[in-house]
Amino acid sequence: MISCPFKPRWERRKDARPQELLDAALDHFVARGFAATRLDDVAKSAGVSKGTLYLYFCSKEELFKAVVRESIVPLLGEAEGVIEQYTGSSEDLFRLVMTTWWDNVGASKLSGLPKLMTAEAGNFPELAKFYQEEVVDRGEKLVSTMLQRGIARGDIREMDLELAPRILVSPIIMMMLWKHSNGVCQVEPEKLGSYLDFYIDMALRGILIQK
Amino acid sequence: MISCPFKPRWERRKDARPQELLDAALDHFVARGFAATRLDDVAKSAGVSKGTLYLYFCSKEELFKAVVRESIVPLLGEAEGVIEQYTGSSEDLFRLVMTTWWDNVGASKLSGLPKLMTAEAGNFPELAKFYQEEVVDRGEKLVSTMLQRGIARGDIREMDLELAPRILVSPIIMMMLWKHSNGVCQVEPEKLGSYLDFYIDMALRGILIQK
DNA sequence: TACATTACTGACTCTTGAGTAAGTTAAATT
DNA sequence: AATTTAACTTACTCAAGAGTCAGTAATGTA
Repeated sequence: MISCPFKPRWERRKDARPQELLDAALDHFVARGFAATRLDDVAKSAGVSKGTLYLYFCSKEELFKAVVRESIVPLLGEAEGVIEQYTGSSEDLFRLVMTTWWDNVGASKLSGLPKLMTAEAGNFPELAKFYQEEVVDRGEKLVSTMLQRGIARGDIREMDLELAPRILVSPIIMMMLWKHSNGVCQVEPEKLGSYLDFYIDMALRGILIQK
Repeated sequence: MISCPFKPRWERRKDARPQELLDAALDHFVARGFAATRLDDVAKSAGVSKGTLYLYFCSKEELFKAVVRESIVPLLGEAEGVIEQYTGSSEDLFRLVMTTWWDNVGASKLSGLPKLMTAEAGNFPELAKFYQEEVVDRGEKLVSTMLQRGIARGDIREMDLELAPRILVSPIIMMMLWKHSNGVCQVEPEKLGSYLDFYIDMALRGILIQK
């Protein structure tokens, strides 16, 4: 390998660094967890040295918090809008929401966040609280609203609206966890589609009023 | 504190040590994860020194494997026996298996294992493989056998026996994860019972042939 | 082109914890 | 009681990785 004589050994890119570091950090945290993630590696992935990382984030913990905050906040708003405006049957809405969720979150690297939070909630109570309020509560409310709507229009049976969202959402969350569990419970990529279909079918049997 | 002059500084208890170390190790692994657990602490909890621990377990990984082998694997064996000998309806069997599982695993400190594995699988492929083979595969086979039996006797509908166990088991696993997630998605202890009932009811709607 | 500024590097220290082995002592054996 | 055995401890080595800082080089300014 011959290095280009006009290419500087590094560039000054103060503005771009933080986001690049956050992206790299998400990858590593998701893959290996908080403790096992090496800041040397994160820095390397972002194309800088560890010293540079410390110019932008004052500790490993602060970096971790920043990762969660930045990647989660943009997440939930859309789905809320869809549910509010939908006019079709509950079955179709449920299919739409779950499929969209899987495509946008489950299939992206954001699917690593539940694993990250599950693993580290114990060590970061403050972060756990943040995640609970900004993601979990909002997500449950979303599902619960969808069910409420179905009950009102008569195609979903009456049920406990606190418990139902958790049960319904569990298989999807588990699918995300498995995806990042290095072989444990791995669903082969070509089977993911039928897993999702099977889940939706089973869930609908649980909530729809049968004709 | 005045130490009793006739009490030896330590005792030789070759037979009791391994189990005491396993108990202590389970506590620490579940509370703090594999990587963060210090063998010094485990040994201390068991009332011995770290050197003693290494007399009985040749590495941290082997200690962990032993914990898993001694704690859940026997429970799986029991459940397999119950299913084999059962003669009643699939609904009753399903209720029995899930309730027993919850009482013996979900409500005990063993409920910490799924979280542990989720968190550490990425860093310890050996451990992940071990857990997959000894626990996950066997657990899925167990549920699948139960479904197979129902299909054969005509009270459970035909379905994909690879996918179904995962979907069915997800809400229970998630409940265990939440229990150890320091407030995230916590189910209040007094609601755990109704959560389980609700889950069983919903699952049965998904698998039973409706009359 | 000379100089000033600062983003960035890389080699350093310091702590932590897994694993080891020489030494110590409880208890079995004679 | 004397001796042997092996269960147990203590103090160590070694590796890994978080965090630091003096120095280097890219870029802006005159």
